[in-house]
Amino acid sequence: MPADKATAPEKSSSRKRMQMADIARMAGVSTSTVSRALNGSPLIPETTRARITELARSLNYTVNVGAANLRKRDVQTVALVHLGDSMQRMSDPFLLNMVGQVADSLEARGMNLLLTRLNDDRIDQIPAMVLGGQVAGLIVIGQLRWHEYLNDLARQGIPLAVWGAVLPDAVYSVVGSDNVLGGYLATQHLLAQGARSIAFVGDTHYPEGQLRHQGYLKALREVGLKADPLLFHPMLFGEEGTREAVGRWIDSGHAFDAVFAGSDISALNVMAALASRGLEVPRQIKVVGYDDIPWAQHVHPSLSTVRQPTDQAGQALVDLLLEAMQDEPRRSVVLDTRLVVRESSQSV
Amino acid sequence: MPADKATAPEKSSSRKRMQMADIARMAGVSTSTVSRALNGSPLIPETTRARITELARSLNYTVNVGAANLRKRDVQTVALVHLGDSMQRMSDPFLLNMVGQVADSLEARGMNLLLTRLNDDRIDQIPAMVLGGQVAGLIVIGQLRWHEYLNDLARQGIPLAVWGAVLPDAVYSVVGSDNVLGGYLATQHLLAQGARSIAFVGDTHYPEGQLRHQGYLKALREVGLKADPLLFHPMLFGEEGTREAVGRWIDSGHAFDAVFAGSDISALNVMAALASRGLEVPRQIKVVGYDDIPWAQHVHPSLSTVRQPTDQAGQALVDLLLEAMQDEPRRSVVLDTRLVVRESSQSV
DNA sequence: GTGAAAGCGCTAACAA
DNA sequence: TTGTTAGCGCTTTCAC
Repeated sequence: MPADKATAPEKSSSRKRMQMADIARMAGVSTSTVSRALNGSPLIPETTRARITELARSLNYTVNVGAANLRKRDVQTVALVHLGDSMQRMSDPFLLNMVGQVADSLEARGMNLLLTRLNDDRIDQIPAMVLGGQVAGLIVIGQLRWHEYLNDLARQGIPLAVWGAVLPDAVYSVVGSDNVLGGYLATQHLLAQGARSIAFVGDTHYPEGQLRHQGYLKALREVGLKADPLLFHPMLFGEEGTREAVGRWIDSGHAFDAVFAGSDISALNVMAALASRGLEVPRQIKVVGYDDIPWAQHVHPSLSTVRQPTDQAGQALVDLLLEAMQDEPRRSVVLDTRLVVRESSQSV
Repeated sequence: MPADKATAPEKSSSRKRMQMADIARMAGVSTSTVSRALNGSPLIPETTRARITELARSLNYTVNVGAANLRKRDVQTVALVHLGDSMQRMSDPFLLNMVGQVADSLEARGMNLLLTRLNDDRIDQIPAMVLGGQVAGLIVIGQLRWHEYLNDLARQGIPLAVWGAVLPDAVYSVVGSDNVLGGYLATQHLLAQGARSIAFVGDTHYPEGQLRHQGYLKALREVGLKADPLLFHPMLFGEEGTREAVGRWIDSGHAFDAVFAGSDISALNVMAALASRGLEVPRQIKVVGYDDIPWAQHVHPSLSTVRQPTDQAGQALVDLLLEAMQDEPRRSVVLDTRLVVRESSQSV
C-alpha cells in the first residue's frame, strides 16, 4: 500500500470538469441561455434547446447540482435516519423493504436519499443536517425511545416524518400501522383456534411493542382470560434471549399452547426453539408473528402473521415529509393491518 | 387533503435560517473570522474561537455544507449504487450488512452516503452524479452484468469501487472473496462427508455464481467425479424456481445426496423444500450454503456455509474508493473465504 | 490576528 | 428570445 495521508482525500481529476460557461462559449450563447435550455424553459425555442442539450450530452456535461441548489436555495435530498442500536435491527427485512420503498418514492419525485445511522453521541447531527442545508427533511425509522427528542425537532421546525407508533402527543407526522389492532387480531385468532395459554414475546420497551402487547391483553380480556405473567418475554436480551426464554418455559413444565411474537424474526426464533425441543408447530404449539417478512411464507410450517403494508408505508412517509416541508399541518397515517393466516397457527 | 401542487415543494421555513454573516455581526467580527474559528484555524486565538463557537451553538447555527463545498470545490458524499433488479435482491441480509459497514466506514471519515437504486433506463444517472459534482465517487454493489459498463466508467476517470468478482480485465477496483475457492471448499467438504451426487443451485448468470460453480466443478473433478447436468439449477426464475427444481429432482427419483447452494437464502429454500417433502437434512441430504447470513446459525438444522467477511468488505470498499478518488492506481482486495461447518452437512 | 474582496458554478430578475 | 447583472453562503488569498 502506498504511503497514505491521514487527511481527507484531495480533489483530483485528470481532465478538469466542464462547466456551463464552457458549453455557452462553444454554443455561442450566454450561460443564461444554456441554463434555460437545460432546464427546459419555454423561453428557448426547440431548435436551440436541442442543439444545446445535444452539445452538453456529447461533452458529458452535467450541471453542478450543488451550485444550482445554492442559488435556488433548495435541496432535493432527504435524510433517512435510522435511530437505534446498530444496523443489526435494520437487517430486519421488514425495515429494509421499507427503506427500498422510501427510496423509490423519493426517486419518483427526483429526490435523493442520504442514508444515516445515528447513535446517542452524535444525535446533534440530525438537526444539523437540516439546519446546514444539507437535506430538506428527515425520514426517521426507529422511533424507539426518541419520542420526546423528535417532538423537540418538530417544534424547531425541522420537517420530519417518522415510522413508528402513532402516539397521542406526537407533534411530528407519523406513519404506522394499528399495533393494538394487530396484536388483538393475532391473539383473537389463536383463541379461535382453541389456544388458551398464549405466551407473548416482544419488545415492550418501545411504543410499537407495547401497543401490540395491549392488543394481546385486550383479546384475552374479551374472552375472560388473564395473561400469564410467566408467559411473558420482553426481549431484553435480543433474540438469543428469546430462544432461552422458550427453553425455560418448556423446561419448567409451564403449560402453554400458543405464542404470539411481536415480530416475524422473533416468531421464527420461537419456532426454531420449539423445533429443537421436539415440539410440533402447529399441532402442539401455535405461533403467530408480526410483519409478514418474505420468509414467513417460505418457512416450514409457513408462518401466520400480521401484515403491515410496506409499500404504502414508504410512499406515505415521503408524502408526509413533503407536506411537512411545505409547512402543512402534520398528520398521521395509519396503515391497514390484517392477519395473514398460514400453517403455523391452524388447529389440525 | 389540501389542494396540492404538482410542482416540487417550495422552500418554506418559518424563521429564516441563520447565516455566517449573522453570527459575525453578533460576535462583532467578520465572516472570515467566524469561518476560521468554526473550522479550527490556528490563526484564531482560543478565547475568540470558544466565544464564536459557543455563540454559534447557542443560535443553532450550522455552516451550509453545500456552499462550503462549492467554494472548496469538494464533496464529502459518496453514492452507493445498487445495480440490479430491485431492492428484492438487496434484502439479502448479506448485502445489507455490507451496506451498514460501508456506511460506518464512511461515517468514520466524515463522509456521507447517498443511496441509489439504479436500473437500465436511468443508468446514465450514475456518471452524472459524479460529473455533476454531487458525489465524489461510487461504491457499486451488484456488479452483475455491468462489468463492461463499469469498465467504461472507470476509463472516464470516475472513481469507483465495486463489490463483486475479481475479473481479470477489470479496470476498476474490486473487493470480493475468492468465489472459486468458496465453491471448492464447500464441495470438497460435502465429498468428505460421503456425498457422491451433489446438486448445484446458484445464479450462474453473474460472475460470482459462475465462479462458485467452477469451484464446485473443480472439487468434483479432483476426485474423478463429473457433475450431473440434471442436478444443476441456474436459478433463472428466482427462489420460487429453486423450490420447484428441488421438488422435480425428488419427484423424478433422480438420486442426489447433497446440495451446494450459491447463497444461504437459496440453501434455506432448498432445506424448506426438502423438509416439505419429508427429506431429512443432513441424514438423507446434506446442504451447504454461501454467505453466512445471521440466520444460518439459527435455523434447524443449522446451516453449513461459506463465510465472506462483511465487515472487511465495507471497509475495503471505502478504502479502495478513496484511493481511486486520489487517482492512485486501482487494486483489488480478495477477502478471506472459509467454510463454516454446522449441522446441515455433517454425516451422522 | 483580522478584514476586504474575490470568487466557487449556477439561476433569475431585469433589460434589451 | 437573449444577454447582463447580481447574488446564493461560504472560504481564502492578500493586505493590513
